[in-house]
Amino acid sequence: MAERQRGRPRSFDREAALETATLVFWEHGYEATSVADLTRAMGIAAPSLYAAFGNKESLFTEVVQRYGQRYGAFMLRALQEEPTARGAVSRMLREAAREYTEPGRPTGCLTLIAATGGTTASPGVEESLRAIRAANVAAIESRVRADVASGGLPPGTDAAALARYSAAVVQGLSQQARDGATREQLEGVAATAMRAWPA
Amino acid sequence: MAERQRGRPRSFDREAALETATLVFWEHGYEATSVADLTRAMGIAAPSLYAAFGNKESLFTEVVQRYGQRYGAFMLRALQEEPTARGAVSRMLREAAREYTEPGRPTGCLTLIAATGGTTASPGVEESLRAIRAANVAAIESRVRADVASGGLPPGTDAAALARYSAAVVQGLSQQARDGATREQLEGVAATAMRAWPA
DNA sequence: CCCATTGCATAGCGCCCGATATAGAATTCG
DNA sequence: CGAATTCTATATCGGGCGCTATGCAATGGG
Repeated sequence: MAERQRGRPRSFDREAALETATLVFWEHGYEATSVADLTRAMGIAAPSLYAAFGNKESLFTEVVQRYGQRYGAFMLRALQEEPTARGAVSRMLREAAREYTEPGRPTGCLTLIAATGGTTASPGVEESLRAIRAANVAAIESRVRADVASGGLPPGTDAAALARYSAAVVQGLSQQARDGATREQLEGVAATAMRAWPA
Repeated sequence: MAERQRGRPRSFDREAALETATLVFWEHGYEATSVADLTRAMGIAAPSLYAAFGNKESLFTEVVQRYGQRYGAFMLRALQEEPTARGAVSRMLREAAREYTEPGRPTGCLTLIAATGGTTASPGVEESLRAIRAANVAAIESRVRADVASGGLPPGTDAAALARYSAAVVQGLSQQARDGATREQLEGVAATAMRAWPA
């Protein structure tokens, strides 16, 4: 891993380039972002990009993975750290309102923005994003189910519906942010959404 | 309008071709749909498409307008026909769950599917879709505001937040449908969402 | 100091994109 | 009928796409 490399050293910061690529994909989506857009923003030529990241799709895959750790982690963190499912989802929605309108970066959520239709262009891209979204729904449902089992939520609670509802609200927050909603407006949506939660 | 035309008559049904184009755009989005995809599905050659519809963007504009009258009208209809704002939004969400999973056509909502990022490719396309979404939010808010004024909803009700919340849920329903949720699952989301509504 | 190794820069590959020029086919008018 | 008009079919156009072949620059090993 830390082996000294023999040839000419890379003249750009791979991590910084990855961050730049993240912002471009986040802003314009996968299809609408061309390799020329990427190389221009990253300040490198095409062969450097291909040498460092493989191709456009594998670069995007790496971007998405990194995005999940950097920008999307607030959701799982809220689900893990809060003592109750209700508190976890409430925090998740509140933080989504903040994250999706954070100044200095694109609005909304990359995993919701970046793909449009279905099976048209890149089969793997849309499928991997869908898998991430499905995992998020499952994580919420698991958290809700745990609280139902422990008595923190009423026994008749439909965990699947509550989880899917919560995920839908997050996705709606992203779309609203994309359409120009302010942080305060999204916080209002998040607060409203929590009124649907069982007592 | 009904004037006899002089030359060779068109050999395809313009309305049917428009419907076919709607389904293709609905399935794959604007960017990911190529003119070749359209001509193949519509069963006509490229010059016929350009003669009948102008270009790809103007065809899409016509598709979106027609979609709003055919497939998206249920929202405004619910807002106009139901006696209370709560009933209107409840019906809107219930019908969205049904519409977005209707067999035999693409899932979700065209105006939410068809555009990805922002200002990249076609400036007018994304902007016109955003305008439609904004109009929908405004229509909901107007309906809520009317009920607050008439006493059908509590005086302190935040009409803007409630409207934006409702729109966000609709958008979440579309995304969930796109991700493969069943009609029953979406109806569960819609029912859950209505619990946030004021008594 | 020479060479192997690796990255960078220029230039360009084949391909598909949206859009069209041209010529022929089908209709109405006189 | 011929002439004018309108649509269709074939065959492209220029351009941007993702990607790469080639040659030069910069480093480490001997």
